[in-house]
Amino acid sequence: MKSMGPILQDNAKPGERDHAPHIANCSTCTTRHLSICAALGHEELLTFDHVVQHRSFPAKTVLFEQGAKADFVFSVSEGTIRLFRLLPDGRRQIIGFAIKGDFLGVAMDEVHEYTAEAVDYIRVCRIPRAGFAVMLDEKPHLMKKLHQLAGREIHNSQDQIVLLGRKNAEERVAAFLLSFRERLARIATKSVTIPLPMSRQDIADYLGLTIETVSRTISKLAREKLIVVVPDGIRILDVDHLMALADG
Amino acid sequence: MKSMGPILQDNAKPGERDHAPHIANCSTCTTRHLSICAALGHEELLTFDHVVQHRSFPAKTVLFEQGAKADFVFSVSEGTIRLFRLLPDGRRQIIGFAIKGDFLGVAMDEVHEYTAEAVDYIRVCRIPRAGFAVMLDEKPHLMKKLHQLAGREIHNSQDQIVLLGRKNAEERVAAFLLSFRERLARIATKSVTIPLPMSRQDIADYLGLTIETVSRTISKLAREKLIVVVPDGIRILDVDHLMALADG
DNA sequence: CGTTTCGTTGATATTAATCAACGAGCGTGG
DNA sequence: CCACGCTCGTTGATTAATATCAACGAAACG
Repeated sequence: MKSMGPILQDNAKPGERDHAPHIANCSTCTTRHLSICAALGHEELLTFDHVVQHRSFPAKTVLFEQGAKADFVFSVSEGTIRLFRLLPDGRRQIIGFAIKGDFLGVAMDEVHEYTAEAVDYIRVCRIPRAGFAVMLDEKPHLMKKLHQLAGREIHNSQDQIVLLGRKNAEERVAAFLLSFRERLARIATKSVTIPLPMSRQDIADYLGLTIETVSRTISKLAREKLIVVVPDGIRILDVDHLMALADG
Repeated sequence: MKSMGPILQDNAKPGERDHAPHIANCSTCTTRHLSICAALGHEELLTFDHVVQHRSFPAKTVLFEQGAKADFVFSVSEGTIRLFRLLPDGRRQIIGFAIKGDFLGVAMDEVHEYTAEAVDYIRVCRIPRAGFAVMLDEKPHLMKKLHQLAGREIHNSQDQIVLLGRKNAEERVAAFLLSFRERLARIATKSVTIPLPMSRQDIADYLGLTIETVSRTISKLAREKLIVVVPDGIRILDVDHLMALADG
């Protein structure tokens, strides 16, 4: 397993803010309505401003590591983050990819259950967990929203369990493309061209396959005219056929 | 795929209560402190009594089916329930096993995301979802408890994702035995003898394997003196070795 | 411009699935 | 009460899917 990139220092101030000078506050945040902040009223948003820390990081930055004390929760404003766990011998399983609007820390764990690492350039809102916990106690609608997110996370996990437990390589890749497309549709206009910021190795570690199998499967789907490989992404040619494949 | 056993009729009154005449109310329920009810105070428990319906069912009873409207949530008092999803061609993936103290409906979905089927004789508390939702809105500590359960469910799912994505047959079986043992320890005294009410096929469908591979792997672990197969269960001989295996 | 990383493809190995047979236990009905 | 038929679990033989090992070209990078 290769090195994991720079660990984020809590006191690593230099340059941090420089990356995102255009975000002044939550009220003007374009990700607001997609994120957990959608549960906040105008006034609450103002108080939230004092708690939230806008940060941005280059690719490969480790936001937090599995096993570390969870001092912050995060809301993703931009970019892609891979969430993974490592086995002692280096085998990696990617639990999920977090994109714009996603919330990291739904479970409000004391300790991080997985490592989070920037796939590309990312912007996040970092929120002290303790303060957030207080807000949750005070604002039932925020708690409700968080629980709603937890429910969605449970669904996604169960989908992934079915995929990993019972689907073959072709079905897994098809399902991945469609589900990632679906998630992108929430934050942009739905398109048949799916940008894939993560590497083939990331996709493999997400789908429980090897990089070679992912590559071969994508080639096969392309040979069968279901998709076309484009720079940094994949275009879907036959959505219906791909869906039928993905569902098993 | 074989038939799925009798579907639970909502109006199936005859005999239902007869199975569990000894449960009069929530206050005397021996499962209370293990379940979501642990979040309820004495008075709340009394009101809960009017909402909760104690029911018991024989093995193979379908509690609810994937895709059906979720009119109830459930708390398990006794027995084992398998939770699974089916692919169109009959492939089955068991999402989890629910045992005494477990809550079905953490996500509070409108529609059931999986089918729940009694493995053996079960007793459950059936709670109308609408009424429960009202209670959640009124009692923040209940909401908090529910969210805590959701967090645990997310963890378990992620463990299972790592298992299915990156572990081999031997590691999967070892991990299953240990995790099931751990869960049983919550409701009984911890023992090296693990009762396994579910079939080999159930274990296979939970671990993303075939029944033959599960059987062979268990035989292998027994040959290596890590476990002994006993009637309706398995006894662990070498916990440490098994743990090392399970963790990868 | 060399060097590294990434993705692809081919050849081979390995794991687990599939196909098949069999014995034990269990319930049912003669 | 025993015999029959099921279901279940186990084991063996073979196949199929994916992993592993290896080579290569293209793009990215210093």
